[in-house]
Amino acid sequence: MQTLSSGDSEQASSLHQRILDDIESRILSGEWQPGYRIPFEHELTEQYSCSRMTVNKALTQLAKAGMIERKRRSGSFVSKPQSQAAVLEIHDIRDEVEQLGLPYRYELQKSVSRKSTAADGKKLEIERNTPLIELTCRHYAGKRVFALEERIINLLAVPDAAQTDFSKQSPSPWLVACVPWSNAQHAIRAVAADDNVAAILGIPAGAACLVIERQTWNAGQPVTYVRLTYSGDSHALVARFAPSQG
Amino acid sequence: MQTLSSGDSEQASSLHQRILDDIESRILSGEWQPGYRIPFEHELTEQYSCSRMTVNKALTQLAKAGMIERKRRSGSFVSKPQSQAAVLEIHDIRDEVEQLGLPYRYELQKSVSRKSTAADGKKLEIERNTPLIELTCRHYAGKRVFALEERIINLLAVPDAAQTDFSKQSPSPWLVACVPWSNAQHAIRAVAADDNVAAILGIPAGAACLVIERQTWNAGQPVTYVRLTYSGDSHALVARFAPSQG
DNA sequence: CAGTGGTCTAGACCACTTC
DNA sequence: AAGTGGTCTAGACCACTGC
Repeated sequence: MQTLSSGDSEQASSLHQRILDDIESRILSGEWQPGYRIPFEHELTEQYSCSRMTVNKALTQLAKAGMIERKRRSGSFVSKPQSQAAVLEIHDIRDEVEQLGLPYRYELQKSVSRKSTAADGKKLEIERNTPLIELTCRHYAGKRVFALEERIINLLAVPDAAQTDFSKQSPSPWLVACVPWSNAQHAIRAVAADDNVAAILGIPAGAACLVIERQTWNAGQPVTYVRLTYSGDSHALVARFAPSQG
Repeated sequence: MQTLSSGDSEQASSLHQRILDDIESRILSGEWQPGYRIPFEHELTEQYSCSRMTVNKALTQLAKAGMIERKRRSGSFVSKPQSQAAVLEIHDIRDEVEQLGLPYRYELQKSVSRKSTAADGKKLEIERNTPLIELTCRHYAGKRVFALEERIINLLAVPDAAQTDFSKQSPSPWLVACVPWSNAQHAIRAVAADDNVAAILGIPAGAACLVIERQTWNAGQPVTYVRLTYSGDSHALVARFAPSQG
């Protein structure tokens, strides 16, 4: 019979959660090193005086979090330290600016409906001559341009976009609200501002900018590509992570 | 009685997984809009001809993924599109270089044991005069410097680091292997290379660099701070995400 | 072939919340 | 007060796999 760490910092209400926390703390503390074979389910059943389902629930979650590996007939083993994966929260630009305590303003710079070219195909996986909308917008924080947004939207995936007026509302929230998405990919780079970008952002040409490119798909169909350019000194992406968070 | 989408692209082996996929696809397709009250557990039990536990497992996972919200006495409801959160995989630099097909080389530039100053306190939440090690290393891809690593390690948290020779092995893998960590935070920025960094990376002064700063804690105690500087044209962080991935 | 984890059941009690 | 989700049980069958 094993004593549960009920005196832990935060009390876990459910039994399977306490079991999970207990095993997790043994792993994180180093008491159970990578490769260690943790007790079998039926042993934990006795130790915690509960049914196998309850133990299984805890172990299944630990396995999903990558802390343990489970093998039939062999048992469950503590994983090697996992490849570090950080959760990046991507906020709405409006919120970002307002959290800085600055007045937010949005401005549509350019809006063109056209057929896709080969260059578009590199941004979004669409065939040539696909109808699309190309948008260029600016997000202001006070009087400064906080971010430059360049976007193309696949009209085959989002026909409604053709009838939508993006001069008042920014395309990002509209897309998030109206279009389901199943998959996305980010690329984050540091690039030097070219003359055009420099003029828009009000920084010297060649200055460092943070560029975020995002492609979004829905059910295998490309939806939109966006390139956000931030002045390097005005923006940082922040990511927090912990080794196992359900 | 409801027909399961068994003809889906990828066959889900378990029943609760098929139920999960089925409900998820209804949400992603827009058939069940945000706010829609999904059938009660006992209704789904009938629809899928299974026990409540099985339905519950699927719904619990969907709730954990943020796709639905569950309320006692009211039911389960489709969530509003969640704030976009991307999973950033942080790879070992060695792997990164080798995946580019380039020979990897590591070089320790500087290693100093000293007491912390106020400047260190801004990087890592430690008090003044805490013993620490300061390291400066270079990671080469072929003949070019791929990344510059500047690190401090809290010797109160990692006393072993004082006796470790970092001239042969890079501190990151050593730390990952030897020190459990419970929490970390990244900040990703674009900065201009100063003269020193420019000389090391072999780029013009002022050129755009991608900087990743990471602080790591274990059980509330600060462990290490590292600042990685990549030449802007050589590196991009890539993150993929989907709205619900267990 | 024996024992592991993977999955599922039918039923139970409870806390909470809205009615 | 009634019905929801949250949790747990005791037992079952199965597939896989290392002995």
